[in-house]
Amino acid sequence: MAIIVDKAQKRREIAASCRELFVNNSMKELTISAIAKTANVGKGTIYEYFENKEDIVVELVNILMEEYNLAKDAKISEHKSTKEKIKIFFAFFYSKDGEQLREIYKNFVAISLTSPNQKMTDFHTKCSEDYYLMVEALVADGVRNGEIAPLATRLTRGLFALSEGLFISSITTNSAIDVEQEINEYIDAIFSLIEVKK
Amino acid sequence: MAIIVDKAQKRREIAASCRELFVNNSMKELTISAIAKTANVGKGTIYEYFENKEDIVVELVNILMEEYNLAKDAKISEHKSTKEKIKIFFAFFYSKDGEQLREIYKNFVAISLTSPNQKMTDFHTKCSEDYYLMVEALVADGVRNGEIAPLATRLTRGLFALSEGLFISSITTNSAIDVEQEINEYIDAIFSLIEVKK
Amino acid sequence: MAIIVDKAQKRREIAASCRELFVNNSMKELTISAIAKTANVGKGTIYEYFENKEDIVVELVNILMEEYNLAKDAKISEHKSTKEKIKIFFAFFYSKDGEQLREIYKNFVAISLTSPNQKMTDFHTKCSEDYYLMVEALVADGVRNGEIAPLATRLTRGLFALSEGLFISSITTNSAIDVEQEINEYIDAIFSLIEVKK
Amino acid sequence: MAIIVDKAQKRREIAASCRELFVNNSMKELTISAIAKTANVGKGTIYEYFENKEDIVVELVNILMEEYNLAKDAKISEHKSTKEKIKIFFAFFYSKDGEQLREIYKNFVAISLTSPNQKMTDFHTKCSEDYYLMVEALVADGVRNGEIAPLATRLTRGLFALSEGLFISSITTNSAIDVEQEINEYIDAIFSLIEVKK
DNA sequence: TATGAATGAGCATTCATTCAT
DNA sequence: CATGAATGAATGCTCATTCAT
Repeated sequence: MAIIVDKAQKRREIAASCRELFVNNSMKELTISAIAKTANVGKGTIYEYFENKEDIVVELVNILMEEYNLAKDAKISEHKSTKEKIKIFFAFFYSKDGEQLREIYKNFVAISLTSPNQKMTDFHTKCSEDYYLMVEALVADGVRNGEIAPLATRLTRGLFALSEGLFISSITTNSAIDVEQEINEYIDAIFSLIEVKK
Repeated sequence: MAIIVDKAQKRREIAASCRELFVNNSMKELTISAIAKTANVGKGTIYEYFENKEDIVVELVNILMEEYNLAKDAKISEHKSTKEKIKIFFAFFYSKDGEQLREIYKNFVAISLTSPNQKMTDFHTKCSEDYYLMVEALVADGVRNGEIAPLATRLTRGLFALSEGLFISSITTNSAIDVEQEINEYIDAIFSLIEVKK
Repeated sequence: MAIIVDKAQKRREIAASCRELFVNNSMKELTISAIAKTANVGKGTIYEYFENKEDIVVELVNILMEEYNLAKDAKISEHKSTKEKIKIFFAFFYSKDGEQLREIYKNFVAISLTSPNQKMTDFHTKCSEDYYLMVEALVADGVRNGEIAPLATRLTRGLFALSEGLFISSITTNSAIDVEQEINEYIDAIFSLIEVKK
Repeated sequence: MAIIVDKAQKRREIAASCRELFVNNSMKELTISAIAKTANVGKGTIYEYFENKEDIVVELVNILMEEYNLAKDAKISEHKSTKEKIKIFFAFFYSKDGEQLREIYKNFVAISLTSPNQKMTDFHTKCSEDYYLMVEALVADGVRNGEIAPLATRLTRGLFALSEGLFISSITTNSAIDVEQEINEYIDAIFSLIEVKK
């Protein structure tokens, strides 16, 4: 009998081995040949585990996001106040720990805009929703703890979109905005409005 | 001098004649051949007036943005309250009048992410800044009129980024968000905080 | 010995299980993977029983031809006159019963023209000869019975080639010839010349 | 102003320059690179004049057929009797003069069977019809001249199909049939039946 | 005997760009 | 100024076949 490999596992391995490659290069600089070489497999093998070049990014985003979330959650749990937690939630993306994910995410958005396909869009939607739920939970906690006014829940979606907008801005323009600081200031401003004064 | 004016004029004409083409197709689907044919000029002529395909988008964004701003400003001036003005400022993009600009902007961001070049980034930066100044002026007016609290100025940048974020979200995910409504709700929420109660 | 029988048997089984697949698809559309899946064996197993993709067609033509000949002979034996028998001999190919064989034969000829190899050519020759002998026998019977003039034997080869020609024509051109009718008419014409008037 | 080339003329030239190449190689042995090199043009240029590899064969069949018909008609006009003319009509294909056309026609049929597309089928139909009309005219002449019986017209189509059938047979089997002789014998046999005895 | 994971040669086609006229 | 004929680099992807288990 032939060997039966864990498809999902190998898929993950191949993607992981190309991590640096994808983080440092734009999609169109990367050839399948280079990818296969980096992953130490044949070109054909790539297509046994991925539908196409774009599909590798999906796996890679998964991997990086998982790592990122672990690091982010760890950092968040170091803090007590909702305000701090929210600040970290958004600003962590711009820290050293968010670097690789940020680069990949850039490719990710580019693909979504250039060759929108169902699978990609669905995956993107899923990521967004998961992410949104996390902010929502943070805000809800803050309200429950009496730290912030109930009205804040109505600002959650905006906070979330804002984060994406700042990211896009930061990579498409050369305005020297310090995104991290920008976020902090914005949250301070918002909190000065929604914070329950004790 | 006359020749230079003609150059600019012809550049504008060529871009304008391809408006539908660019609005309805992704950059990837458009060939120089098709563009030249639509513009009724030779392929070589395109290169007399544009550096490359991307450059045509720059001209086109200019044209569409000019039109868009005229329409938007007209609409804004129909309203009195700062809140309404701001609402229109952001929501107008999702109206019928913003449709073409929206489509082009998508290509625009895609190019910025895929093949970032100085000219493009500079142009993008310029657009963003102009746009930001407009919101800022609206907010400043509101503060001056005593409609909104001074603190609001600290929320301007966020409002602005939020708009871009919602746009990117709306085109990369399939969540059925009604961006226009989302914006209105967010502004209502913010205003309930910053509005000066009379 | 037993093993050899098994080999032949399994070869037959694999080919037979792919009957629909080969009948409904052109050689070019069929992958070994798809074939193996349909046959419910591993890809490697295919190569245990067949030299290559083309070889499967050989087995399949064998199977279909066997069936076809049984049906054809049954039909022929329903008739008495040589003329009728010959008509059926050629026209039966275009009946419902000849459908699958016709489709496969198309692939068969295509392979013979595209990648002529000895085995294929030999097999094709064998098929043709067997077939030719059948017409010859029919004609000889007719002569012996005094139904047709001895000269008719000189037309046998032509009748035979004609049939192949009509088939090729019918599949490579879009002339709406009704091959069956064409054959019948031709045989009628020939018979009006060679038939022994009683 | 740029040069305007005669597209049809250049198309013809490119195809003509690859004549040997296509005659001596099967479609799948030929790469576009090799074709372009032989034609002394760039690979891209091929696609300015041809839709695809198969399309070159169409042009080539046209060229070879034109030449062939000229030679054939010349040969036919050397003879007086209808019988001789018809013999030449069919047998000439197997003479030295028909050699190249025969080789190309093999590719042609192969393409028609392997990747049937409208353009190819239409072209094939057109060729067949033209050819059929020629035989028909020969037969009609013979009848008009009182050389052959009117009934012969009912054998025309058969004669025609027979020719194609013999060709296919001759290239797909290794039976040592001398097609030329076969045709001559068949026509002799037929004529002994339809010839008007004087 | 059976398998299916791994492979990599091989190729048509596209299209931005150039430049002779 | 304008053009469009010519170009060829560049690349994703397929799939028959092999062979370790």
